[in-house]
Amino acid sequence: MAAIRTARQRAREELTLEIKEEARRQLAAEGAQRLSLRAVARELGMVSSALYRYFPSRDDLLTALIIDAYEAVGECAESAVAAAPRADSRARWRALCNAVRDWARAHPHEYALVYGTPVPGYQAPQDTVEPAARVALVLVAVVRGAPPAERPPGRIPAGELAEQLTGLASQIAPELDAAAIARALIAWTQLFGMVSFELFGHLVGSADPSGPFFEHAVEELADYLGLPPSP
Amino acid sequence: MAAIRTARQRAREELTLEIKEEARRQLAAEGAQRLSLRAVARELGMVSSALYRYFPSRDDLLTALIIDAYEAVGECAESAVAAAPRADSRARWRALCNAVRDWARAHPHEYALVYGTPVPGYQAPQDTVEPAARVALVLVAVVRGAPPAERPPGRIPAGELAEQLTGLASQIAPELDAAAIARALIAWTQLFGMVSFELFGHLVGSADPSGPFFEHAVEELADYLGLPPSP
DNA sequence: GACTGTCAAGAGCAGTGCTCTCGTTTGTGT
DNA sequence: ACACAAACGAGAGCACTGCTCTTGACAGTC
Repeated sequence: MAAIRTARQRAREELTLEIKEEARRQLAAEGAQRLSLRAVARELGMVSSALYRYFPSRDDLLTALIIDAYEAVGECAESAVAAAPRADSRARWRALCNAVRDWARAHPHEYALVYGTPVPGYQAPQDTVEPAARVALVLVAVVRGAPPAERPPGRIPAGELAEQLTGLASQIAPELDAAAIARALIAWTQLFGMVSFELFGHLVGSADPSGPFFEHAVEELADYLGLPPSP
Repeated sequence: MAAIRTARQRAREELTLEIKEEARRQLAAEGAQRLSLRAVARELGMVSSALYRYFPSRDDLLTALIIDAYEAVGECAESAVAAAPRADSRARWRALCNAVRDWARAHPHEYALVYGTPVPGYQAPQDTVEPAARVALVLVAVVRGAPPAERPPGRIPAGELAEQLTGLASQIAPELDAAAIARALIAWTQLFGMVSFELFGHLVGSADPSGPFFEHAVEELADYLGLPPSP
């Protein structure tokens, strides 16, 4: 029965999309803080109460936008990596980092919505964890695609951390050891740490403009990840 | 005339402090989003319009809280580093990292206010840049206090980045070269990237709990900074 | 053709940031 | 000692918010 869509269902789906579209427009223009249900309704020629047929609350609308943003940055990263030469892990890593940074700079409010202060209550709904993992999985894929370094850099995780990371590896990348996973996590947090600092203005006055510093750090991280130099 | 304080001035200063205190209480309890001028006034037995004699707008109150938060985490980092053995750079670095992380975990909403999505307009007022630099200066102090590594790790910044960083070095740490400044910047963004990811829930399901991963990363960063092993 | 569930609309509630006005208090210069 | 000006708290009020409830109209189904 999922195949046939009555006129009602079609109208509902279209309106849901339109609401998200207009909300995203306001989000991009003014930020999540100033996103107003009433303004969205007004712009769509509706009345505010009508929106509640489609999103039970403002937070649910924001959650929908969060999911879309995760998907957008994830897809952006995926296609950027896919466009890079398959054999050149370092180029793939560069492509990933630049994709994330460029997307963030192009959609600062959406980035802030996702990687900034969590806005609803204090914990993310379950629906967001899968799309949220997308970029991280791209990063893991890049690491997996690299030839194993003869002498892996860095320390070997031990104790509780080693257990955590081997457990994590068994889920997402069985052939990687705990040390590789740890390096990937460090690269991941470093990447988003830099992008967040740049977008949120913490690099003003130090690494400003941030492009050269970002490039340098990306290369350092590639070294740290054991990615071979580009041919 | 600055020495004598009339009763009026004293009352004003005290009330300003009380307002900030109550606002910080609400901030800690509910987050910046839900901080309400009216609620603060209500709790203080005032009327909302009276608050505007002390803070011209809600954003100005938040800015005051932001400055206080920067000072708090900065002082926390300073005293932690000061308490570590002077000759052990690695221990000082560990102390700094743990101080930042512990403070963030103890004051999540204040941390989010400062290192999360910027809330007012889009740019930080000028008054916040000096207190904001405090933690970074502690980090630089730790790096300066370390004996120079015989073979400094990492790449040498070149081009525009080298210019930026030597300029920056001449302002805050003349004896450091561009490579050392670059490493410090990377460590800085990495530190706050990890803390932000932990606090904002991005490590749930990967490095969770985050303590062991954080410790490991701190040690890796110490290696990267060229800090000698603890005696 | 009657019935049921969905829909947009409108009124309304409690709350917000902020402005303006109104007496009152407080400090200061004459 | 008096008068003037600045600062103050209180209150009313504006425009706005998220959200709820009710009402009447329409579409899809039996």
